[in-house]
Formats: sequence, structure tokens, C-alpha cells
Amino acid sequence: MAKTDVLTLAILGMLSEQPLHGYQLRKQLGSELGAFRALSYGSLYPALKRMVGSGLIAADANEAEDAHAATSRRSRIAYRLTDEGKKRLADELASAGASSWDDDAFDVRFSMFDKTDSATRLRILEGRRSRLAERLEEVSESMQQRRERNDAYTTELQRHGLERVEREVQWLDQLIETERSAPGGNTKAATGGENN
Amino acid sequence: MAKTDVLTLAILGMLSEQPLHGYQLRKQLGSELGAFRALSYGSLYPALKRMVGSGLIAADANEAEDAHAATSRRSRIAYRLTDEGKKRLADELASAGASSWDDDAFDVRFSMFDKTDSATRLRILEGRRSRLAERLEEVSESMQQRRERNDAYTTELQRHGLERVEREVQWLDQLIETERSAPGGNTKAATGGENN
DNA sequence: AAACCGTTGTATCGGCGCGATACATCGAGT
DNA sequence: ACTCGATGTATCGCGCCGATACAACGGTTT
Repeated sequence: MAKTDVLTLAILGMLSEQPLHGYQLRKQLGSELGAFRALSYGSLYPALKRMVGSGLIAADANEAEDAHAATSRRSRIAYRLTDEGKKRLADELASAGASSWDDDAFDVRFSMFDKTDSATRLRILEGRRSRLAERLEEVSESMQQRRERNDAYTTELQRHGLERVEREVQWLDQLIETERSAPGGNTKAATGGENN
Repeated sequence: MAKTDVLTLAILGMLSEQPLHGYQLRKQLGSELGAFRALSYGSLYPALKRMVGSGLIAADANEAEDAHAATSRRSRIAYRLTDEGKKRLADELASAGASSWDDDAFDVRFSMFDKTDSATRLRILEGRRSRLAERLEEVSESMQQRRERNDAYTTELQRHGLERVEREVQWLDQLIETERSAPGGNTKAATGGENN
């Protein structure tokens, strides 16, 4: 079982909505996710090539929907999911990821929550939460130990880092609670509350 | 003028306190900074090798302070700054970094604030602040544009990301204000206190 | 019409960071 | 004596990033 890295998963998710060119793919990933804020072509194109190689996606080279301009045409390649790609995505969406708990991986996984069932959502949220709790433990412990040795600025930096993680945990707690109290939400409509 | 990358700068800073082995260096960097939380040996040792090559640091291979055990001895290498390394660090500390505004670079630079004068501190804080403000602009703009197209979870992810950056800005504002009202702090002693 | 320029679009290269892995020694506990 | 964890150095493959190059398209300016 080849394991699916974060970028591959993100691309699978994007392409499941509609076929896209590399260029468009990059823009979408950049604007939609926190991760991949500035995904470089040096990562993207090789990744696409890998995915074509492993049969997850296919490259449709420039099919003109308008028949009138047959010649010329600048080179553009639209990528779409293959059946194998769809299967892989479905597997991944059902699996709670095992490693959906890293900073980037969680973001990607979270942005696909509307494609997942409530149970899986909860497992991911809780996994992420406990991962952050661990880090909280580690960091605050090492802060205690070296409290004397550090200067004021380093201490402040650590304190701020800690606070950021704590707030992340609070955010997760909120999401977990919402998910528990409204488990029915399979697709679309869940978090925001009742603004629409 | 060879430019100094983040890792190199962090190592220079660490070694300016005392000579250290690669192993110790890694632990210190991991616990002290937010960046380099889990710096790998695959990055560290090559970096040290590069720095020796460019003359910034020197490697003292295992000088036994106890003379009695002459043979055996496990291999340990203590690294220390050369004069050139000290000069490079001083230059870097005075320069406000030009690129001390990335996430990681800022953390490293901030942890060395007690080695810098107040004017430089302010310039770095303000540089970082305006960098974050830019990002704030971009993200909230792209949120407006794609508000309709995104599902609730993606929207929530973006909202949370935005909030995190906003809080970061508030933190910086606080630091800037403190720095302005108490500019005297040149070295050691700023917020925390004077324990030694 | 010609010149310019920003956006769309594909692609590669060198350098570097990461995770895994290997190997070796030391001190302490059972 | 044996195991186990911490200390310590080192490398390999692979993926990512930043820079860079090339090219065609659409729009505005002159």
C-alpha cells in the first residue's frame, strides 16, 4: 500500500471537484489552504508527474472545446482523476489518515471535511487535539527546566508559542463540541452556526 | 557578501555562548526556539560541515581534559566560533536582517534580541508587523472573493488562520510599544528581570 | 499597427531540509 | 553479565523551494 503524502492528497481533493491545469491548481491550493500558501512549481509539476506515473491522475493535453481554431494553441495540460485516483481519495477520506495530525496534513484533511462522515471528522479532530496536547506538555516542560538560563526575550518567545498552541486546542475543542452536538452533518453545512 | 541563512545564523548565535557538540546544539536549538523544534541531523551535520568549510566555525576534536585515558575515547567534536564567525554574527545582529521577517527567521532573530540594540529591535519588529499586515490583506481579500465557492469547513479554516495572524499582529504591537517606552535596554534585562 | 505589459502556462536546476537508518560508546539499573 | 536509554557522529534518498527560463495570450498605450 503506497502511502499518500500531503501534497498528493491535496491535489486529489482539488481535482475531484473538476479537472484543472497545473497553474490553476497552484492558485486554488494557495488561496484555499493555509498550507501551500506559496506552493512552488518546483514541487507541483514533479508531483503531478509522479502522480501520472503512479496512475492516480491522467493528463489531457489541450482538447479544444471550440473546433474552429484547430492549429496553433499554446500548450496546456488539464489533469483529471483516474478511477484509481478516485479510489485512493475515497480510501484516504475514510481512513482518518493516521498522520493527519501534522500541521500541514491537518489543514489539508480539514478542508475536505465535507467529503467525510462525522465519525471520521471526530477522530481526526481528536487526534489532532491530543497531538497538540503532547506538544504542549513537552514545550512547557522544557520551559520549566531552562527558565533560569534563558534571557527575557527567549522566554517571551516560548510563552507566546505556548499560548498559540493553547488557543489552537481551544479552537479544536469548540469544533469537537459542535461536531458532537450536530453529528448529522454529512455534507455541507456544519460549523458556522446559524448565520444562513 | 555571502548571505547567511536561518540555520547558520541560529548556530552562530548558539555557539557564541559556548562551544557545543552537534548533539547538544540540536537539543538547545530544539528547546529554545519555536523554529527548529525538530531539527534533524540530516540538516545539522551538513550545515556544520558547510560552516567549517566557509571558515565561520572550527572543530575541536575531543581534547581530553583528563590525561589518564589516552586511547579509546569516543569521537566527539566541539564546535566554536572563529573570528570570522564572530564578525559575521556581529554584522548580522546589526543589520536588521532584510529577511528577518519570515516565520522561522523572525523567531531566530527574536531569540537574539538581547544581543542587539534597541533601534534594530524596533526595525525588526516593525518589519515583521508590516509583513504580517500584508499577508492579512491578501488572505482576507481572497476570502472575500471565494466566499461563495467554499464549503463551511474551508471557510472556518480560513477564518481561523486569519484570526491567528491577527493575534500575532497584536502581540507585535505590544512588543513595539514596550520597546518604545523602554528603549534603554541594550543587553540583558528587559521584561523578566535580572537574575545574574 | 506596433510596442508594451501583466497574466496564464509549462518546465527544470541546484541546493538544502527531512526522515530513516546505521553505528558506537557510556552510565545506570537488575 | 545484560539490557536499556542517552549521547554522539554520519550518510542516503527523496521531496520541496526559490530562481529562472521560455512562450503565448489579452489588453492598453502610443
